[in-house]
Amino acid sequence: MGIRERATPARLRTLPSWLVNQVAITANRLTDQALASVGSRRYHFAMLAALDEFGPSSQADLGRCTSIDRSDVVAAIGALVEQGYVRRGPDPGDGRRNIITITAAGTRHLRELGAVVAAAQDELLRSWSADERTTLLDLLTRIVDDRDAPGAGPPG
Amino acid sequence: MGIRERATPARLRTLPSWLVNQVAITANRLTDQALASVGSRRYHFAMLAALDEFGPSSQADLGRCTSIDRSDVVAAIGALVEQGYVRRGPDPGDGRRNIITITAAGTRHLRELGAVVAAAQDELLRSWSADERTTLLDLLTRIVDDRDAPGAGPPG
DNA sequence: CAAATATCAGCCTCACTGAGATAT
DNA sequence: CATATCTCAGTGTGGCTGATATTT
Repeated sequence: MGIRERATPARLRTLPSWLVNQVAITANRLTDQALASVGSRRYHFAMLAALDEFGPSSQADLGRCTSIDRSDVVAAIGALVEQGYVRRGPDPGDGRRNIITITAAGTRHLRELGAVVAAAQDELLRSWSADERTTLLDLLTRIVDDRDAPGAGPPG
Repeated sequence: MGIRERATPARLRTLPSWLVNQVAITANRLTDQALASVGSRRYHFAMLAALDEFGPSSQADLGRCTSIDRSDVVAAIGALVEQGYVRRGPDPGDGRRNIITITAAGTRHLRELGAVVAAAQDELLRSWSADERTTLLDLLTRIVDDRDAPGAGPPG
């Protein structure tokens, strides 16, 4: 009946893990749509961003710095190679490694991705002040940094 | 080489959607493990929490208030019925609806789930003060509330 | 030998879509 | 008729596991 819309149960509404997951769902939907509109994906954006910032890298390093699984790095780099956004070559100094290098087309593409992703952030945080955004980023960053900080393991 | 560990690219590190997603991954992992240790899942917890707070409900209402898809509600309720944590019966006043009711066993189970989920939150936010947790909850709640607020649609 | 890399094949769950049957 | 509910079948992808071959 016309009881408006039923609210979220308090047990969920006040649960950090539930809240952050709901926000992540919304944020991912926005960024996925934005990236899809220019034919890309989150993993691809992460790879290109890392290569642009750090220069040529092994796939293992790319996976570590983006928290993307080795197996998913293989697939993402494979797609980016096919699209001409990165090159994959052997590491002359270490036969186990591939060296991945971003191409000029890749750099251009990254700029495009950066723009649409930024627009998605603005949609997520519309009506937020710069200060508020900074506060949010700081808090989230702290959790992320805590993740692999000393004392992270279960205290036996 | 011993260059410690490579940092996260700045383009990701400062991106709200990336940060919130990383936090959600960690949070979900913690709560999923906690719930799995007592034979449950996030969707099941959400259903039981809603039924406990709001009383007998239709599946459609359960889906709406927990943001769980109608199709996933069917599966979750089906599992909970089999486990004896809820009952499913017809709505005498509306032949389209099922009325889902939590059982005594379900209420007991929910208490157990609440405890392990709370422990997972503490692990996620270990070393956070009550004030800091409140600030985080407030900010996240604001985004969640904004989601289906007036003006949410694309400003054509 | 142990450890690291790249690759492949596959799994599971979550979030979601589409369609159908039934009832209002 | 349009709308709402429940159900089923199926999709896609993200995150992850395990195994293998190769190299250090």
